[in-house]
Amino acid sequence: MDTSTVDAEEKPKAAGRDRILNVSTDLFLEKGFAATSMSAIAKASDMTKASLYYHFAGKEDLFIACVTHGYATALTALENLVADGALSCDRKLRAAFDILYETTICSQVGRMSPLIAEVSRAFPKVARSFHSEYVGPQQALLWQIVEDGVAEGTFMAVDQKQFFHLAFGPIVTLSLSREMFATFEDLDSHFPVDRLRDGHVDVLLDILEPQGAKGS
Amino acid sequence: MDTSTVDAEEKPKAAGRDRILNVSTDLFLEKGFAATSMSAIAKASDMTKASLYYHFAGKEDLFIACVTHGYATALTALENLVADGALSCDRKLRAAFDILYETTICSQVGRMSPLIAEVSRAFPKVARSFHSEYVGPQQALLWQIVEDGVAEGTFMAVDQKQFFHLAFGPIVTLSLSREMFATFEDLDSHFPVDRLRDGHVDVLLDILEPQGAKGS
DNA sequence: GGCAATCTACCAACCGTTCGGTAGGTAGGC
DNA sequence: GCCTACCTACCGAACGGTTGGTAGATTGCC
Repeated sequence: MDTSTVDAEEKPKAAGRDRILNVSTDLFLEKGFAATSMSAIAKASDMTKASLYYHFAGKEDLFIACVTHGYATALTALENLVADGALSCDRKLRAAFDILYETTICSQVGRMSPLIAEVSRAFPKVARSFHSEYVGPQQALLWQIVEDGVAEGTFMAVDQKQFFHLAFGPIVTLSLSREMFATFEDLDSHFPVDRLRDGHVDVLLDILEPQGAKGS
Repeated sequence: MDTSTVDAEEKPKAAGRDRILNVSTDLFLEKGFAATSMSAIAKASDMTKASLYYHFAGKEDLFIACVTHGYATALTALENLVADGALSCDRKLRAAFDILYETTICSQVGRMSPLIAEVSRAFPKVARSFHSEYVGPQQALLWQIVEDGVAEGTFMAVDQKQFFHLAFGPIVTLSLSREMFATFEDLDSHFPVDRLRDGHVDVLLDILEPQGAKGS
């Protein structure tokens, strides 16, 4: 009985529009916006160029749909974590960075920063939506954890912009570096994600720790 | 007579090849590699497209020249600082970050990370040269300051990769963010460079400080 | 004269986009 | 049951424009 509720979720082959979205997002991420042609997207989607224009008004429209698509799913993990009342604040912060590293380095949306930088001057609305619908909410969720910690005395109050600078900066740069040097054969030894993340969180927790006992 | 020694340094209009390099670097930075056409570069350089092909073998060759051009000048400031024996280690580190922020956010070379990410899969050699001739030396110079401090007891020994992660991450991301959200009218209030930099260095110095006295 | 630097004029290939058309499904009147 | 009308999803072919790149003539300095 209960198994019947699952089957509708994952389809073996996505219908037209979604297939285009997934395929073109991959191509955009791999080649950039300008270097990805509508012909290439059509070919990779097993469709004709003309069919793309049935689903999307144009290349720009398709790109915006790619960026927008996945905002929600990329944010839900963090939302669930923040809503979790059973975790202590420092554990919650550590878990938040597990999610942030994972999302920013692995997910399609997270890896899109360089892409958005590429097109931001041509279509500023892409950058605006990326900021208001993804970056902003992500920052707000992280900040919620910090503020909860401050309220219960676990954390010390810190400057918000400076904290974001130190919290998100290394993650985004790590993601960018891994894209940039993706052709290096020893990528994981060059950029050992887990070790960098753990050291990073240690420092942030140290910053947030109220003055007093600091030992080994 | 004596005035003749000065005129060779700064020309009001750079000669052909250099003019192309400067102009095309600006265009690449503004529009990206693929979206910048040879025709546009020619027009902006007050030349014909054919003349570009006299100086450079092709678009890719020109781009590589753009990336390579300026490595040296972007690094000299940091080199001079490290060689300076009169400064204390913590002052030197602070000065190094003044230079790093300035270079990464303002100079042509420093702002090129997103560009290189865009083309890295198509021409991996660009990424390799960027890493070996710019990123690597920059890291080595910063690390020299840290090691000197450790040798004289001012700094505590830290993990190198983790330190680079925290040192360069926020700077690169800040540069990327300012490119990405360049159309925001309140850019400097969104990203107050000086304040973010000072807070950043404070934290790094705190990490490097030997265990013991930590007060306001 | 010779050579470096720049020009004019042009090409084939590809770009994003549009057009006209079609296969298949379905809703509704009669 | 059947016809008309409309729908979504797709296709082949073509459009005007731009691309990176080339051949060959021309300029101006040593």
